[in-house]
Amino acid sequence: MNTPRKRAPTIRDVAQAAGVSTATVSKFVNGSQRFSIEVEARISQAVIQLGWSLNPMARGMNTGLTGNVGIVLQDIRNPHFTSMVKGAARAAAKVQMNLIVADAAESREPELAVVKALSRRVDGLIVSARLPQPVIQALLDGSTPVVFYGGPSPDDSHHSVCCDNYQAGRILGRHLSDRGYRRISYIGFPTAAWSEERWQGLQEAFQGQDAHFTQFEAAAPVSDEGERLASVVMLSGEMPDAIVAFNDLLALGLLAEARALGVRVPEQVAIAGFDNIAYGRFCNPMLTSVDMMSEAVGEQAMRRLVQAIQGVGSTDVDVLTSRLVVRESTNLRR
Amino acid sequence: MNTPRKRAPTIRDVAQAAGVSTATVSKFVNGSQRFSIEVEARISQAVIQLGWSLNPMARGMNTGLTGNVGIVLQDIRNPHFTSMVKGAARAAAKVQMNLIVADAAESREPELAVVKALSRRVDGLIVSARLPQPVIQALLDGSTPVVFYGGPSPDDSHHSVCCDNYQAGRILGRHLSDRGYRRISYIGFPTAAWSEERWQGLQEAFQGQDAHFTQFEAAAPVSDEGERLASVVMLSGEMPDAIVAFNDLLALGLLAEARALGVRVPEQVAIAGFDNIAYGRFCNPMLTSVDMMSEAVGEQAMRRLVQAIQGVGSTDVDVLTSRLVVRESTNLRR
DNA sequence: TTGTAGGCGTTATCAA
DNA sequence: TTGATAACGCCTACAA
Repeated sequence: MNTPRKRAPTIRDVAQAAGVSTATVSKFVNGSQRFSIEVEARISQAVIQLGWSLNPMARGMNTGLTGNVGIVLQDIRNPHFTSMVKGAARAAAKVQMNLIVADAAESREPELAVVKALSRRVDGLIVSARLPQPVIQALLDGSTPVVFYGGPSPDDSHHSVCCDNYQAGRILGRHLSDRGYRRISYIGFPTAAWSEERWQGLQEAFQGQDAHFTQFEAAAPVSDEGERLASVVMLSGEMPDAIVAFNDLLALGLLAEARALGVRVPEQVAIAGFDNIAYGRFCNPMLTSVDMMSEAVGEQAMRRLVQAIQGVGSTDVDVLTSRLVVRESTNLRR
Repeated sequence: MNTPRKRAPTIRDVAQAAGVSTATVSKFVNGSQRFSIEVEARISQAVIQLGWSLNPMARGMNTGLTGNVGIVLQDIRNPHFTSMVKGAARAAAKVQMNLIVADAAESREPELAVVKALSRRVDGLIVSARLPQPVIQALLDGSTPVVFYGGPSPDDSHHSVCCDNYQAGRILGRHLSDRGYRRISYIGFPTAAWSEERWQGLQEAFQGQDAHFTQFEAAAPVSDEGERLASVVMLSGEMPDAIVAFNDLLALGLLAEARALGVRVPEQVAIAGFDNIAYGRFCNPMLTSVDMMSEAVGEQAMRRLVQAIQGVGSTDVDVLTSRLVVRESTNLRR
């Protein structure tokens, strides 16, 4: 019996117990080389007996790889981002990588600091294509593989995964147009550049029709803000017959406040959003929304990131197809 | 001008540029020792000039610390867990640690493998107190600091953070009792041991009253399952006058299906859940729920974990106080 | 098929 | 106040 040691067994202990060299153990456990049946058996047994497991940091010193990937989000409480994480987690698990989630809203540091700190601790990063310019620049200058989500990549040498925001706006606009709505108010979130694209697409769908548009600006893409803006949007000037929100959280807030104000939806005003979060099915009326394929975006982004880390795969933009989900909140037949 | 090198600058490069030893640089950047103004200035300048940043893996080799903490969840799409992550992320960011989120549902590996793999890559772990026994045992046997959530710690040497599930059941039971409900059905989720505790607490609140109880079992704690069970619960045998679900997702499903079936809530049957997820405010009727302090639990668990990693703080159980949030779904006055 | 030995970037110990 | 140097655990040429 050896003196019981506190420290975890190392590859040297295993090598000694198996009567082979550390190189042999290393190659065997990494599957980078085969050995005689007997040797392999001895190693396996030693590993089990000593309860040895690889020290990822020590490996990382050689390989330069951490085995971790990071995803930077604006607010993990938004189900849109949660779904992205879900998809990303699935793809990461498939290749045995760990997912570091950075909720930018929870760090007092500016995003730049967050991203810089993270990039040394991961093999690659999934981040919004709409980060402030300095952050984007730092990312482009750095050597960490990056995949962008939410919009096209800021340059040619990086991959991105997104839905077409114009198109998403357009299909929703077309639906509203078909239903006969003509006075459209949009609650945008200017901080996200794609808010504008949705708005453009929405308006395009009314080409040639005598429609009236008004835009409002949300200070944050959350339900509270939707509630706050509801009366502003519905009661100022002439009432719109349809309100489109930048995302479903805003739309849920609108819906709740409409009910509180006694405004009937969709009879007096239709309401719709983007993202198709799960909870749009549980409000009353149920919320019409454009599904921005959150989970698929996360999953695909992670797949692309893994490819980038491995140095395979092309650099391009994956544009997923969003789809309209019509529910009660716009489903008035006139 | 040096030959441009691809590899990132090391502490040696900094030391050389500043004309000091690596030891001096190391101590200075870690703040573990002060030096002459002049030396410190030279180091700072070299760091900036070379754009040097610490290699966390190399540091980890010495310190044994990764700078990462892990949290293992059942399903990140459940807003209860999302809020826990939010709280944990906040506390982690405060001490500059990174949060690795493992969604057990997304890994094909059994939980045991997930936990084992993770524990080598983090300085500490936050996990459910209700993991399968073998997993718990492995955690207890291991040397990674662990904090449990959801229930009391399985042993004395580990911290845990939770709400009192009996009490949560009791306050909801008392509310229902006060409102005059007497035929109570409970949709439990037996996989989570605390489901039973909530159920016990619920029944306790009706002590001495002639109440009738029925329990049903959900296969998963999600809204789909709530929808599926709705007709079973409401239409089999005599209709209950109140249905309590193990969590809000199940309750949302119940609510939606009740509406589809034309059952009025709360007039014909009251519905309530646990967790007080944000979306309980946006359904109609709005959902009564017991707030299980998800975000506070996550934040406190992370605080305790950090203490454990630093070897300070006591080992104990933090029991947070849950609170009842009465909304329309149980708010019938008779 | 197996082994030797150097190096990865940092921290910590001890000496100057 | 500063420096030399040995770890830390693993991988990977290169040898045998």
